[in-house]
Amino acid sequence: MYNFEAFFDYIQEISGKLLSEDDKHLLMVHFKPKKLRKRQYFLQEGDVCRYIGFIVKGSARTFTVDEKGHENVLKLSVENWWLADFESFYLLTPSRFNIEALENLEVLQSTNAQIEEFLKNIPAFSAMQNVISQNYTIASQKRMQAAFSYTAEERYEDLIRNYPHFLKRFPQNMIASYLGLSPETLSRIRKNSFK
Amino acid sequence: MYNFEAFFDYIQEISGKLLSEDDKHLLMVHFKPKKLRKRQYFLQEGDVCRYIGFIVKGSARTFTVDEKGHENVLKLSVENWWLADFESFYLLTPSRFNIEALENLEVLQSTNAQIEEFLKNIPAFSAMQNVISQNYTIASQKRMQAAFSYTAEERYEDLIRNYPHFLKRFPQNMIASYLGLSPETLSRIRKNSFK
DNA sequence: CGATTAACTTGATTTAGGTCACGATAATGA
DNA sequence: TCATTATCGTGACCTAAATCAAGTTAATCG
Repeated sequence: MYNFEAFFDYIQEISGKLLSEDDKHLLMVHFKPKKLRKRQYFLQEGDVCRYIGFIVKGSARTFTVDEKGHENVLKLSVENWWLADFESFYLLTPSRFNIEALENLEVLQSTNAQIEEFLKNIPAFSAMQNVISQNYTIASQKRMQAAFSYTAEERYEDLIRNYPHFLKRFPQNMIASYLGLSPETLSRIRKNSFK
Repeated sequence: MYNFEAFFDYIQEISGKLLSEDDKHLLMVHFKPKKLRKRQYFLQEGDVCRYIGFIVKGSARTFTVDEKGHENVLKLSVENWWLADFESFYLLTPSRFNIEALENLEVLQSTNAQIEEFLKNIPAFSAMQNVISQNYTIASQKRMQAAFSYTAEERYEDLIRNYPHFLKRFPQNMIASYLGLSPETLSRIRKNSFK
């Protein structure tokens, strides 16, 4: 029997509401634990993203590959984050993204149809969704602004401020790509910032 | 008496649910019509965004100003879109953004506290919010990807594909800024793409 | 453990797009 | 209506960051 406590705590904390025993039961039945080893894929480009995953342990990156084979990291995800290409997940269209485990990964996953049920039947779950989409909206507003109006160096400083733990946890070339930089440029920025 | 029909139609259509007479009454009481003339501000940097506005007529831009006085357009909004800095609106923190009317603007506006009420009491309204946040999440994902992995030219082509009416409606320098480009660069791209 | 592969650094060179300057149109307003 | 102020186009030049290349350090695995 998988331990759902951390998941329940997360939902209750972020939503500000309690889960009933029935709620918990429903979640336990329909969220399936899934393990991926480092470098395995949660989602591959061209596939429909049928599952949304809640990260219990580990980390992942969401990235695209352009015509020249150049990889582009759009998102780095760690514990207590949700994993999905939302466009593909909501609209059931083939995804343009890849999602790959950067460390051994444990997720709790469920389908679009099930999520609809949770939203209908579990008040804490739909309250959670509202909070998350608020947060997501705010975060993407910020990231957009960073992308367009900050220099490479400012974006790096911004990352240090907002996600200092990323620096320890992810290889530098992933961070570079996440910031929209070449690995060489990030290396040089770090060198200079030691002054 | 202000004509709310277009607003009601919008809510019903996007949510897939009907509004009762009571619902409509509640909305009419708490959404206040507001008119802004071209160049007037809906929100100024440093202020808390106390109102969210639904655009009935006209258009607006959301932008920041950096230390060098350089303006940066993050969003262009037209009829049937919502106007707010969501971070400031939800968290009641001072905004880093400006929202300015690009054409004479008519909005229906309401406060955070009222929106909470609508979400609680009007099923169509909360269904609408879910759809909008899905759409918004998808749009942000796309815009993020465009910002990071497309060239200037690709971003422009993308805009032509997705929002062709923007080109007729907004001055070219606004479009340039929205795409993260200098006006000169956009002018040159347009020149080249005539081949 | 040593061998292979991945991650990082540093230098030289290139390039996309920005900045500056100025003239041409077009829009706006007294 | 003319004057003023935005907007747009084009050329010359500059710069931040990418690319290419090659060596170094660190991680991974049989």
